[in-house]
Amino acid sequence: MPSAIDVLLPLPIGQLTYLPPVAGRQGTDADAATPVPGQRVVVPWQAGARIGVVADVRTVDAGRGLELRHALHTLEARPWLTRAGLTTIAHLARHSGVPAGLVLATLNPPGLHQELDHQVRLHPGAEGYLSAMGAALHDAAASAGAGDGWMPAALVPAKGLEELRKQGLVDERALPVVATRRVLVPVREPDADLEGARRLAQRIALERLWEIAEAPSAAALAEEAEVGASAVRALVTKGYAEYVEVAAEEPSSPAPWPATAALPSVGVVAPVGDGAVVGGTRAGRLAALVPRLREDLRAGASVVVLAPETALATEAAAQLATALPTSLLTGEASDGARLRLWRDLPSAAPHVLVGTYLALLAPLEPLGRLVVLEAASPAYKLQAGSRTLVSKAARVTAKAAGAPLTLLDLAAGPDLLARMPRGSRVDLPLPALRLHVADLNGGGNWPVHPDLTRTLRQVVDRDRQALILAPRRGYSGSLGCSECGWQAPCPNCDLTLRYHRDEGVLRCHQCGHEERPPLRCPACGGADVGPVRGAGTQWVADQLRKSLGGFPVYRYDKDHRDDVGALVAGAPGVVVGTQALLSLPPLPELSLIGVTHFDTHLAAADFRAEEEAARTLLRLAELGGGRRPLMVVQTHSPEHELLAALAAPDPAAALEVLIGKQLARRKRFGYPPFASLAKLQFSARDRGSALAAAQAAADGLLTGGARADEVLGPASAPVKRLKGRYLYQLLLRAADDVRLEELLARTPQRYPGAKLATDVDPSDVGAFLD
DNA sequence: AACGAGAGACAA
DNA sequence: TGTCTCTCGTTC
Repeated sequence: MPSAIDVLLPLPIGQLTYLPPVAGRQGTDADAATPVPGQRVVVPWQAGARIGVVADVRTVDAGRGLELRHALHTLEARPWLTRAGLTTIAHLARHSGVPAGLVLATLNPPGLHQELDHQVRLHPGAEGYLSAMGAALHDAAASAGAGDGWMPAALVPAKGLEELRKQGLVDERALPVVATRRVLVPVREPDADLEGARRLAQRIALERLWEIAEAPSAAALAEEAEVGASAVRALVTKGYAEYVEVAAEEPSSPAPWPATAALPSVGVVAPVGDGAVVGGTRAGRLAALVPRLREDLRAGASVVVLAPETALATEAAAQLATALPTSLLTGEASDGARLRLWRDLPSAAPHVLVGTYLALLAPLEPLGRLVVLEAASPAYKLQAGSRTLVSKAARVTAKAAGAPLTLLDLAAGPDLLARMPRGSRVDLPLPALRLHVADLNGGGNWPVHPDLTRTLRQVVDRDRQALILAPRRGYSGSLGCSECGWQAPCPNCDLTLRYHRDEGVLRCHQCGHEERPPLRCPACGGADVGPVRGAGTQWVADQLRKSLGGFPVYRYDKDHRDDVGALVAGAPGVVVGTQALLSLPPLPELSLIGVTHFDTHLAAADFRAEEEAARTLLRLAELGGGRRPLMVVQTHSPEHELLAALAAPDPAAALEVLIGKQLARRKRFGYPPFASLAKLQFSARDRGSALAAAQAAADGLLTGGARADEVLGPASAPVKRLKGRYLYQLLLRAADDVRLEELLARTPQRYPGAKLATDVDPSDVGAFLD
């Protein structure tokens, strides 16, 4: 029984089976021992080669062994992913109904997309068996000139390589291209030819070069030795020095920001086993974690701390670095830096790795703890690829690694309450909000209510800072006609175009389509075409610039990020932005927070909308640092129970009552955490195919054993058409994850003319359904 | 994701 | 009849 390896490639396919590498076929004495799970291997793939990860090592029967191809070689002796990492990938693939390779590609560990230098040669002794293609290759190799027969694989036609591989007549090697840099190195000692005053400069330069061993360039050496550039050039011409290519060291990953503020003392410590720290402030929760992490490190284990986004990871790393050895892994680091960090992790002394989802598979063993910051943050839901819910995936990884899981969050939300065992929760006091509700009913002064204007005037008078949250970027939600009600539609999507007045364009925020605003209404010819619907950041900022005199007004959203460094340093000003504001560091002089349209947050198309809205306000309040800024919330529903709870003297207690009610509703309607949901989204260029696919899937599931209440739909998606494709969806609602996996496993993946995208734990389910 | 095979669309 | 585009299925 030949042994074989199952390999995961970062592609949307399942694992593929290869035979282990054969010794001697790479023209090197590379280690030919059977690879171990987690190790990186290079495998033949289509006409080339790719880097993958060994998922499993097993035996196959002899017949199968004859059909399989050999992997080319392993890349390093140590595993690139841990057992816990491999288990996580396999679990997520099963649980999400997507191929394991897609999970790997989405979690994107470094080192799987390195460029390969793929070379081939005829296997020594194969000449006697050559077909026409082999003979052509033989001739090509001879004319390519390299004496050892190796030639770039790109010179061989794809068909030919395939044929030669089948016949076993070709040797291959494909190693990552090593980044090099050109340096000037000394070759000969100064000799009699460099004697004399005229050669003094050359002699000085050469002696200096011997001292420093290498110089990055001729100009750099000239400067270093304080001689002219021509003297250095002469050394090269005369053969005293020459340029050589040397391997360039990968850049090291960026150090976390230098932390200025020490963590506050909060007098509590995070639980030893699975548990949570809620309430207080971001820094306060981290402070409660530090003593626990210190113990984990002392016991010889490392810790992974996950953050929902880069800015929070960076901030947390900077704060933790004041107390513990800390490294940082986010998408901001270059490929080279991530590669070096990953390579160094297995041999690093116990430390804390802070990162975004990119850190989930980090090869740290033993893993002493997995920490999830802002555990209920919607940013943990990845929107592309395997659409993994990272906070949930962290549970899988922690379990697989045998490490306790610690959740940190600003309040105990429904999921945390339902999952964390009683007694494992540490509560920090939630500071009371200074909340003022500005009633938008009765109109007037849109989009900035007089109450907000008045308090902003005080900010200006006292040279303080204010922060205004608007529900969208751009100028307005739409451009429309006041006479007939027409609104500019997107030609590709079932949406209106957003109006960006400063660029003079209408733009679709989904597909990117742009057009010029019409001068007259295309429907009725009316001349009164202007901004309609919700005010965006541009509108609010324009309004404030008019009403606040010369007071600095900044904008901060995905389109337009003003440099707010001055505000972070404490200078007076107002910043208007979207949710992007939440990734700012605390502003030291923040005395006012405005929310222009709270109703938009409450009306989000998801059953978690209220919880999210509360979370947004609490996170905004945290941007005040130690201060308690006044919060002015503009809304059409000033009596909303959420606002009352947040304004209560003990907001934590009041919120817990609301969350308790939420949980009861979720239980009654069969929503998470009392059920597991998946959204099956069908898209097609024509409406009929999309609907037919959704209907076929629903029928298939129902006849295949799904209960009627487990399959909801088909229904048109909330946005009926996106990027030129019609969307229909099914919602699967199963009793638990295991049942959901069963249903997903029975769902056909192919439909004529339509594509299926599976989204487990979707984040936009809509309001409660019956 | 990336590739090749096959099906239709259009010009000559 | 060629060639260009699009859809579909496979990748070990």
